[in-house]
Amino acid sequence: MMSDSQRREQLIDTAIDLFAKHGFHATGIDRILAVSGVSKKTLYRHFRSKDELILAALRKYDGLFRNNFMREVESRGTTPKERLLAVFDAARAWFEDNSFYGCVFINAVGEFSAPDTPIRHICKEFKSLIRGYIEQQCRALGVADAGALAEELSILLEGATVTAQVSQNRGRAAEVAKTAATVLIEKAMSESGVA
Amino acid sequence: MMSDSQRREQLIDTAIDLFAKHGFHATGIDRILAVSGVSKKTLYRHFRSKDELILAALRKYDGLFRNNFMREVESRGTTPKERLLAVFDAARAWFEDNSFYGCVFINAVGEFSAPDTPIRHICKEFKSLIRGYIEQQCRALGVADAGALAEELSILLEGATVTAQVSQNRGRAAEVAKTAATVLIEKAMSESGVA
DNA sequence: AAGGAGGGAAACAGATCTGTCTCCCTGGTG
DNA sequence: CACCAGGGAGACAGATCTGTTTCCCTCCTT
Repeated sequence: MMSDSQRREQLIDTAIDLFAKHGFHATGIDRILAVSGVSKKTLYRHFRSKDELILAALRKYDGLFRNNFMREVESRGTTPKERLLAVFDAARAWFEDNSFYGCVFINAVGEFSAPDTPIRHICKEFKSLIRGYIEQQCRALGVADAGALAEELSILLEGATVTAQVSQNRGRAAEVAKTAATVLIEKAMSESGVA
Repeated sequence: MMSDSQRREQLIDTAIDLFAKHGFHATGIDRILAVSGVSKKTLYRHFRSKDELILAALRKYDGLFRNNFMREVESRGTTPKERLLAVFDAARAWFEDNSFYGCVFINAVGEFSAPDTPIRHICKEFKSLIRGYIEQQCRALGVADAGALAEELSILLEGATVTAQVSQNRGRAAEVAKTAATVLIEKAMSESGVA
């Protein structure tokens, strides 16, 4: 038997999957219900509206993705420099997964253009937290302006994500971004007198 | 009085504007008609379906944008290196325009996930043509691997575009990407023995 | 075993979407 | 001036969307 909270999670998991695959407006409530096997009544007991389900799905995905991404990065490298480069190896693994349909937050911003809405806020925060994680590694690296390097590497990561999604040559996008990242990291290190 | 072809252009212009602003699925035919002042009958005389209007709009925008972008770049710099950096100045001007709602092709890919469709093909081609233009400047620069540098710079441009859209700190995204581009360009030049 | 709470299936309401068709008016032509 | 082609306005059909409500079955408790 399924408990109420299990049904809730099932809804959210199904929703984020379909939203990522087909988009937000194109994914109807009925489809989420059919795939998740949850009834409409239960959905509207847990969420006031489709928008609230979208919010809950983005929030859960935010936590899961960042957690998993950081674990992937840290399992692939131990020193700060290794980890900064491992960001792009982890990205590559993400891009090459069958369930990759681009960054769901970027896609969300494309569909919900009104600024200062909760959805936009979550997307912005997600990007900000990823950048914060990269900045943390940059600080550990000991470069003079960790914030600036982190911004550059974040932009490379975003660019690789979009390029992987659009061009369909996914491994290549990650590879190129990693090469560029190497140059930027080493430049910052040599300028800061870091080994 | 409006001629038939003028009405067609009016439709396409209105459509791409609304699609960019609100997304594709969220923009109804009726809204495009109300804003453009064209009748439904005329729309369906020119286009078999909404999808065909989307295609026509993306195609026209593709041509207009690239043409305008190249003109902007070339008016801001004369040497190849200046022009490669001017790419990010032109991008900044684009980001800071009021009608900037992210790259409409990136947004389109987010809403139309099925691969090998005409819409996806146009998006892919747009990105490929932009990269081709950058590669052309890289070749003029005389670096050894113009293709590789162009790929790196394209990814920076994509990343800046997405970051400008999501973070809302638009000038900054272009600035950071330009800084990173400078490093990558100079590294490629010094490695190739170019002045 | 009886009763009651709760969730699934699905009908339903009302809005909105795409695409077609009809009616009417206007503007150009003989 | 008479006529007619063509486009605008919008009714209409049929599908689909969100969100509510009803009905019934199942399972848990006493």
